[in-house]
Amino acid sequence: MKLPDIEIRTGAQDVQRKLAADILFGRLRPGAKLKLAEIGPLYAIGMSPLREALAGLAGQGLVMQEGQRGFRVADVSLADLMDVIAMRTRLEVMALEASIDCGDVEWEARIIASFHKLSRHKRTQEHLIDETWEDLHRSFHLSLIGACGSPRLFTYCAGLLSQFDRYRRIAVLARAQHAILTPMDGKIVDAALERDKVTAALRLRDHIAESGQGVVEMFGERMPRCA
Amino acid sequence: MKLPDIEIRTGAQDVQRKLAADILFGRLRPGAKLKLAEIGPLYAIGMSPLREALAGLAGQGLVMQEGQRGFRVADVSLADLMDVIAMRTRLEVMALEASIDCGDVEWEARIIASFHKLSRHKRTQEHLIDETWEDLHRSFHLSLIGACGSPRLFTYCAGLLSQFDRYRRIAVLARAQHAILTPMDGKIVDAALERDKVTAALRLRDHIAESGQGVVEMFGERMPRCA
DNA sequence: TTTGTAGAAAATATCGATTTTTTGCCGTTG
DNA sequence: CAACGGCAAAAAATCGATATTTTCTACAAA
Repeated sequence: MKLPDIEIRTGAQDVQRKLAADILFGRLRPGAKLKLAEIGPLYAIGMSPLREALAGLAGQGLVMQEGQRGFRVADVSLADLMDVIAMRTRLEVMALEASIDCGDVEWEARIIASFHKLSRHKRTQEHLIDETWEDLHRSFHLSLIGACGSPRLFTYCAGLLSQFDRYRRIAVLARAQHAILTPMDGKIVDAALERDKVTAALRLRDHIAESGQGVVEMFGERMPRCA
Repeated sequence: MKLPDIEIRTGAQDVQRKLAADILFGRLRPGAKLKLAEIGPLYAIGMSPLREALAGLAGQGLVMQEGQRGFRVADVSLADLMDVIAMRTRLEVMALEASIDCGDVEWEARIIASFHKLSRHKRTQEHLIDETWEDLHRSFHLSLIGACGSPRLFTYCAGLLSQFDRYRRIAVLARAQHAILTPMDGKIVDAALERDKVTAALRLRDHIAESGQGVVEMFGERMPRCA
């Protein structure tokens, strides 16, 4: 009898996840130097697995590695943010259209389920960032494109969403003020479930443009400065 | 006075490049186990930097890491190949169109230059894979999309091209027979330089479809088996 | 024959220490 | 005063050894 088969990870992989989360949630400042001797003890791990984790993140573009000068958190810039928004629009719309073409009832069910959970969640105003909401919101967006048929397209979209959300969180933390959310998600759901490709694409495009504009403005006003 | 500023790399980064090349050129069999104790001495490097290199490649998707079971060369499959071709078509055409919109004279010059070098190169029939031609061919394709305006789109295209070329080389090595090349590149250049977006897109699409079809057929016939 | 298990062997993952390189500082020089 | 070295401190990168986990094999039991 085989045991539950819980995914076994290595220490380096654990740390890699934690570091990725810390970067994506703005807990590590963009451009910050990642001194091995400092953060090693912080994450309770030795040099070798720590470097391994950082190399992995470098491969994903979340950290930069410079010659013999160690690692830094990936930089942010207005130009890069606009690139993220532009590519996210192109690819996420493409993936939504493909999903509307190919999606089955499972796809529909997952959209409805994740949208329901997102709708029912009460955002706490206590912290600037509500991690549960972040998860639900991400899951919802990914559910929309979950039937696009291309693993790569899905992965690209997931990565772009991560990066966009990183910018949003950084902007929110920098201004110490909640983002204005445009809850037009429901309209996208309706169009998607009705298989109205044109309308759904239009609404998703608008949604990304609108939220993108909000982050661009917040980001432009004040350059990020977070712990 | 500053010195030439030759990019300084770390040992792990060097090995990472070599490993990437060995994977992309089919010198490492897809799915092959990468035993640390074996390949460490092979690349003349210790455990820690070797693991670091492998973790970086895992981040890029060139190797897979399984729990506590080490690293393997990324697998290949017909489904994955088709995904590569589909996404390559979508994104490379998109990038070409954007380049035609935004490209300046520098862009034109680089296309002409790289196409010239590619045209003049005599393929050696000695080895199945002519590494110089591979480089020139890649440079040419990248030059076409070099003015697309989006660093990410360019990076995605470059990665997809790498993966497609990997499949082509693996198929060629498996059949021990040169690929049939469709030299329609010149027609794409003409259309691009004339800023004829529709024609250029059409021709690029055809070119990718045609070469893709060739690799699919070769790949389908015989599953890869290379050193 | 299949199943299960214990132990040995092999391979992976991690730690601690050493080596190498960069960085910061300070006096010197043109 | 700026530029240039050279020293010392700090940080990065690597090595070698150890600890941990998996894999393999043999053998016993159902």
